[in-house]
Amino acid sequence: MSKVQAIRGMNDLLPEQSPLWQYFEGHIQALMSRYGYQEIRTPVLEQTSLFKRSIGEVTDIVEKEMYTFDDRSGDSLTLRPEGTAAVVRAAIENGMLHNQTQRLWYTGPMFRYERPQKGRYRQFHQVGVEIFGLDGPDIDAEAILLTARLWKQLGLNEHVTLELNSLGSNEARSAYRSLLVDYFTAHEDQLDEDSRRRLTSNPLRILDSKNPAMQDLIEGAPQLLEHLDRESQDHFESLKRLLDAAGIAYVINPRLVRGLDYYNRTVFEWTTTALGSQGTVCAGGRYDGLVEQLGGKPTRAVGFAMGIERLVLLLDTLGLVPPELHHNVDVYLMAMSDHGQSQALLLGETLRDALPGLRVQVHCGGGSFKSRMKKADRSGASLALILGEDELSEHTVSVKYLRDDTDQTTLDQPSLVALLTERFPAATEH
RNA sequence: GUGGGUGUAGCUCAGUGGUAGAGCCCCGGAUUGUGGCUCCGGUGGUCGUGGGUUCGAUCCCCAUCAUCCACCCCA
Repeated sequence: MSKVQAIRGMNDLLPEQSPLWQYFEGHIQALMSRYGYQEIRTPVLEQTSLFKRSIGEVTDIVEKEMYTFDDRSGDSLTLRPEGTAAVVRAAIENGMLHNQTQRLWYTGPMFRYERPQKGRYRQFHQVGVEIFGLDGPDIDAEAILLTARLWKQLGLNEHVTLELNSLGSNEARSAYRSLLVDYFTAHEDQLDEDSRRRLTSNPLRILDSKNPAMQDLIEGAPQLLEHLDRESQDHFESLKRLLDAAGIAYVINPRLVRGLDYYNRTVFEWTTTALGSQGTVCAGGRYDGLVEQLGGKPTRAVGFAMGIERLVLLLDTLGLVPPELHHNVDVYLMAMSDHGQSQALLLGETLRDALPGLRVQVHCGGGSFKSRMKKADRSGASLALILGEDELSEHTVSVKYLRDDTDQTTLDQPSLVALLTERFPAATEH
């Protein structure tokens, strides 16, 4: 006997949580629109080769975390493990990068075959931004300002820290990489097992090791920021000045490297200490070489992605969820007996016609009067509208105030609409 | 892939080698047409699954699955 159950690491979003997601997504849509960014939607499935070429053959994501399978014609497809590759593909394919700039955003599910833990799931959701055709630090700053505004709107600004670094040009990064490999190879006996593996896969990652035994060795390693090319240095300095001017606080983290191969120059992360070990809530940077690498004309690009699960969890943990999100009903409308049910349904429709924004729940399913009242209370509604025998014969409705001491009144329909209009002014518009 | 914790009612959790408990939720009543507070009653469990030890296992042992946390990696 096997129970039906969801796939490991893939979660249902339950009604209790969905208002919070809608709240977050609503902020995102409005924010993107205010910065003039346009939404792009791409399929969840792509050719496997797209991710191999962009993320990097030897990264963990490509080597062991992708959901890859052959379709019925034998093509290798992969559920997207991140958003950037697909957006770049779509932008090239649809001719969006010919002498134009693009400021794009997307949201949707991503898939990685990892062990689930707090803030990390096999299907997770990201909101991302990808900007094409702009080379200067000003656009890097804008991307960061946009995220900073979001934190402020959500009340998170006191709880997240901006970490900043520069990886340099692709050439400088690669030169530094060999320097680092030389250094750590010379001290290979002091490397732990993970880092010995990283030596070939992602040597920059060794700098980020959490192993205390290796901290001295890491301290002595060549510094990335001292090996930047001149142009990247200037770019980085300008970015810092722009952030200073905008009053955005940041911490330079020379050990900050991104896991994906395509990053260069500016990289940044917003982190929190409130979520346990999965503290990165938003991360991104420049990927000036990726478009060309995927067959487009050389096009500078910068972008970032944030994890919705982590941000929603953070809002929840910090008690930043507006309490009104939990109320989804304004008025609860009930007949007192099955006899009046038809009238109750009709009155519900009348009210929705008159007040498009009013959230009306009509009692269904019978039950004693006591239980109907109880459901009215539990619905969170502030008013109960009651249709009993007297009301039905007199064509009136009784209004009972569930959350304050106002006396119950009995009204005709026009007066009821007037009362509701006054009490729920926002409800006159959808 | 590695390590540790946890699986008992819809939810949060007690519990004992001898046939299963509380609180919340839900339903009904005290209160013929009035919720919240209180009181009373009721519904609801193959104790994750499979095997082993035992006269007897929800409890002990093994395996397995799920879940949580951490490592790795990442949003």
